[in-house]
Amino acid sequence: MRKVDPVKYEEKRAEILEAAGRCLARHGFHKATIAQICAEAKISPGHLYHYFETKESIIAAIAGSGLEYAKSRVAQIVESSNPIKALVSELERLNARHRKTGPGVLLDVLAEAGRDPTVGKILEENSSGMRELLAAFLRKGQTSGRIDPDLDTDTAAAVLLSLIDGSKALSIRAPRLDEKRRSKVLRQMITRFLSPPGGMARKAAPQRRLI
Amino acid sequence: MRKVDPVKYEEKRAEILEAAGRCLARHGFHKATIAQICAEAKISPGHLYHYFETKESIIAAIAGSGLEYAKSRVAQIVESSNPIKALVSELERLNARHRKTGPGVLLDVLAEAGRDPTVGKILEENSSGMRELLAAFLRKGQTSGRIDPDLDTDTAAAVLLSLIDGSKALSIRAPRLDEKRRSKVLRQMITRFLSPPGGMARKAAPQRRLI
Amino acid sequence: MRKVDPVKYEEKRAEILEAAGRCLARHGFHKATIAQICAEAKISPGHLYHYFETKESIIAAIAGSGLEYAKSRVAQIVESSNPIKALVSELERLNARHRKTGPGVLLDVLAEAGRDPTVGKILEENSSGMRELLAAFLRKGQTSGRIDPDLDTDTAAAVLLSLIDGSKALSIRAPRLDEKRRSKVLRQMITRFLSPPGGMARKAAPQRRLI
Amino acid sequence: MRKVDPVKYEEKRAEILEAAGRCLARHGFHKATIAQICAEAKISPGHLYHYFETKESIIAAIAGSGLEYAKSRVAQIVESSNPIKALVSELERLNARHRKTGPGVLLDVLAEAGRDPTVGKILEENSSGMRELLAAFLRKGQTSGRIDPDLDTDTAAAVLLSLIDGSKALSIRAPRLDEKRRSKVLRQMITRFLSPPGGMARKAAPQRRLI
DNA sequence: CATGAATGAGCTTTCATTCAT
DNA sequence: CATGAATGAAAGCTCATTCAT
Repeated sequence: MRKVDPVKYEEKRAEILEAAGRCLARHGFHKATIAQICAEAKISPGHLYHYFETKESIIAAIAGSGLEYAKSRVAQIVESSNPIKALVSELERLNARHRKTGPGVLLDVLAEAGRDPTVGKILEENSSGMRELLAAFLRKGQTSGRIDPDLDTDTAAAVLLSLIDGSKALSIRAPRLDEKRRSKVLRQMITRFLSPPGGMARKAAPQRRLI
Repeated sequence: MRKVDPVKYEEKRAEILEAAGRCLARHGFHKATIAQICAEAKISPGHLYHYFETKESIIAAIAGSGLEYAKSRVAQIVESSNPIKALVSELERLNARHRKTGPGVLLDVLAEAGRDPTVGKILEENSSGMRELLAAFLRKGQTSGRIDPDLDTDTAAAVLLSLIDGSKALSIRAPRLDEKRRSKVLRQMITRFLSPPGGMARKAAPQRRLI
Repeated sequence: MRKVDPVKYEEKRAEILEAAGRCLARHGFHKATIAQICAEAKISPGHLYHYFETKESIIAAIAGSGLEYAKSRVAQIVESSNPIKALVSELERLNARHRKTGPGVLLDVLAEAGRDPTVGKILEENSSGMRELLAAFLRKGQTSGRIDPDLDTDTAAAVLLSLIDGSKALSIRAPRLDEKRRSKVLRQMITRFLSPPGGMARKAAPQRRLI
Repeated sequence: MRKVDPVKYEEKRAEILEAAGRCLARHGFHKATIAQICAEAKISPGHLYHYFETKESIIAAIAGSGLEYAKSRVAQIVESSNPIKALVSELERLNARHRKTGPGVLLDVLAEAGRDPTVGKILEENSSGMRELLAAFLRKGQTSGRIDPDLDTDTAAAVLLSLIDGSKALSIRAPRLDEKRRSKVLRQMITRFLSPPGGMARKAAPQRRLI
């Protein structure tokens, strides 16, 4: 009986998780079957249960990794030179991927989180992390004067976050919406939302105010 | 020779649909069972299939009626004296209900629509109806000068719609978010989004700035 | 509450039975449903049970009436001027109908009779009636010298009967068998079987042999 | 890395098929249930579906294997030293088994084949194989002078085949028919059918003719 | 490590039958 | 007479999970 190599173990687990992610995204959390996941991961069901205790734990793991990835994207966005622009183009990218490879799991995670406390907790923790990221960005923006100093940053972060979910929903609600117009309006909304009153965000007559 | 009474039939169908709605909301579309629906509706499984051909058709019907209801709410909102305020308090009400009776089916409908073309079509048609409602409101607002005349009303309507979905998501992501602050920020965002540049929308000391 | 008119009652029952016969023939005894029979007979299930106690009783009734019809055909055949020819053309007609309207219920009755004692009894009684008919014909033929006097008429009648079933089976086993050749061989077999030794039955050069 | 052992798989499949055959024979194709088959085969329903996709495929497999067995019997018969005698005693044996273990599935296969095209095809192919076997035997007999050279061998083979089905039917129609008399008459019929005109087949006064 | 045979509870759906009207 | 709403047992089938190898 060999000892488990923890590195290899984690690698295999990640590999299975990826396959599971494709299945869960394709069929939905509760219509995807263990057999499908096994086929996609090219392993046997017995082997699968070496890495995951139950189907629920796979769902939880997918939820976790998916959200973690989203958080890392948000982290990148807020650290970019033009976060608003970066956010909008991230949403564009999301929408493009939706068209190509299907809707992904975010909506399923949200729906699941409303019922399964395990997933709910994962979502909440992840969301609070994301909100913290966004709030920090907003606070920094307030300091530098580019963001309305009167804005309730913590809450605004939450609302910004919900915008991402809403955007995901929108690509399902209106798959044929014109991408450019959507991006433009989105940018307008976010800009106006965050800009200081009479601030630079407004395209027309902004600069004067800064003087 | 009694013939089918279509009124009674529809009444019973609606009754079952309501029970099914509760079940589907409680357990999710694919974890809710026919047996649970029957128990909730207090009918036998055999009888259920007098009114619905398959479980999928029940899901589709729930999706349809749920979305129809949402549309009627939006219709009411845009016809109210202060639509923005009405929208925000509708979102508050939604959030309150979420806390009391669970998350409802909207997120499930969105997730399902991404995979089941039947539900997808229902959602798309409903959404375009809602967008039309909102777009008409925005156009009217532009005429009366209360809404930014440069706004792309059709797209803005879509984005506004996605805000509702995002709001639903937010009550799952951050269930303990302070309701008042949330409403306030939401109102800010929508107001700033829609107001004409330099417009009256800014609550705190706006006009002075323009001088 | 009107009294039942026994004539009308029997008429309706016969009408339903006919519809049931079409259904049972189309789908098989145990795949045909009461609902299908009701649709075919254009009555409600409640009403159907006014005329038949159970589905089994419908099957039994169909078996009975089908066999009764077959017996009447055999009666006609043995009374005809040339029974062998009549039998062969009856088998031709059976085969033609099989091609047009499907296999009918005979094989189902046989299969059912092997298991359901009720149907078994119906079949046995009917069969013994048919055998009696055929045996009487054979005996008469023996008296007139046209049938081998050494033949065991009772048993030969049974074998003749089984030929009809076999013929039905053959139209399923080999649906594209040449009809003329089949009839010819069948006629040969029956003729040779029944003819007195060295008898007139042989078509080609028979009499000469006797010299 | 153990791979599927195809031998074991086929063995198990055959074992299940045998159990299924007993069930289907006992209850009929459409009254036998999966649960009964599982009980008879001592496996779980889930496991059954490792080996068969649907109940229909089990029926088709039973039809196929049953017919294949029948064909092998016919092959043996035509290769025996006295095929007519062998055929008659095979029919005797069939009848004896019918009395002991029930009617078997032949009639069900015939009835099913008239409706289910899958089974229909299986039956047709098997039947044409059997007819070929019988036709070859008849042709050989014609060469050796023991069978009427004027006989249409292909068609006669078909009719001979239908005799087997008819015989099966007869054991249901007249279960108490005297076995010896039946065999005797059957032998008479077949012999007279096949013998050359004025041939040796006739028990009484045949030899003279040969001179 | 890895397999896939095996389980069995539970799923959706069907259908013969009953009953209030 | 006639309806069809209503029942509920049972059907075929699925699938998460276990276990001997």
